[in-house]
Amino acid sequence: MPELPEVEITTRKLTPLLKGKRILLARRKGGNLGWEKVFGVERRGKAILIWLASPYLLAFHMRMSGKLLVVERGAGDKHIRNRFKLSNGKDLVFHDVRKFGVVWYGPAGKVFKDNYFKTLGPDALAISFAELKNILGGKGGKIKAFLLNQHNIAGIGNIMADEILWYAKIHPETRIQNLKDSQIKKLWASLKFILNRSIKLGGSTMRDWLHPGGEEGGYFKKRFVYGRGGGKCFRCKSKILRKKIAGRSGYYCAKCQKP
DNA sequence: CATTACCTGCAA
DNA sequence: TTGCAGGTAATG
Repeated sequence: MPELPEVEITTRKLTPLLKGKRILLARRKGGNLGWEKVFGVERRGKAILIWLASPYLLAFHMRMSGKLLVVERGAGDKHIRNRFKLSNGKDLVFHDVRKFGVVWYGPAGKVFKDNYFKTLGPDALAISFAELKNILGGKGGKIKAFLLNQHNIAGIGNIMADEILWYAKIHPETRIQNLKDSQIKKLWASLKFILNRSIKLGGSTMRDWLHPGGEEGGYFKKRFVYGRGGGKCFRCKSKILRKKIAGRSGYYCAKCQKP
């Protein structure tokens, strides 16, 4: 679930909820590591970093079904994998139905040795047109697969990839080497527009993702193409198609998005 | 390159 | 009962 917008929203909303407060770190098999002050919260790709008494780090990756919530002491259901007491009487919980999520804890240098961080490409929100063009250069394969690969650009997931490509009028199976300069320019502009639009609307709550305070995101109701197979394209009224591309469900308009 | 595995819940 | 879900690493 969480892609860049959802992780960005979690980070922004978690910052005032955690910064300056203390958090109780407990060992999985019992015994406390003690209370640590939170210095800040940061997003890196789709991971959330909670900076503790330097240089220690508590980090999370939501994968498909994870979310971080700040709840009343002891509140929650059986899908809570980790619970951290906060000095204001609340709990920070990592809720993860499908258990694919990743939790890291340790000195920052050690956490960042994980392959996920080592191979992460430049952030999608920060990438410049020149940088995007440069990374695309010399690559083969389908553009959607490129966008989903976190080693190329960090942050884009299956929903955002389809939304970006629809907005840029690029077919998801377009070979990278066939992209014209004008298309790369559109792709770059779309990438910024779609990600920022999703952040503004509070991210995508497709099934169960929520803001740390429990609010739903508003993007999914206002999406352009993802999950709208069989429906009409908002631009040209043609049918939205669904096809497995790069191993994932892909949605696109065959008329607006020519290969 | 494509496919599988990880895991649970829900809708068709 | 089957298929599918926001992701990624591992495997052919």
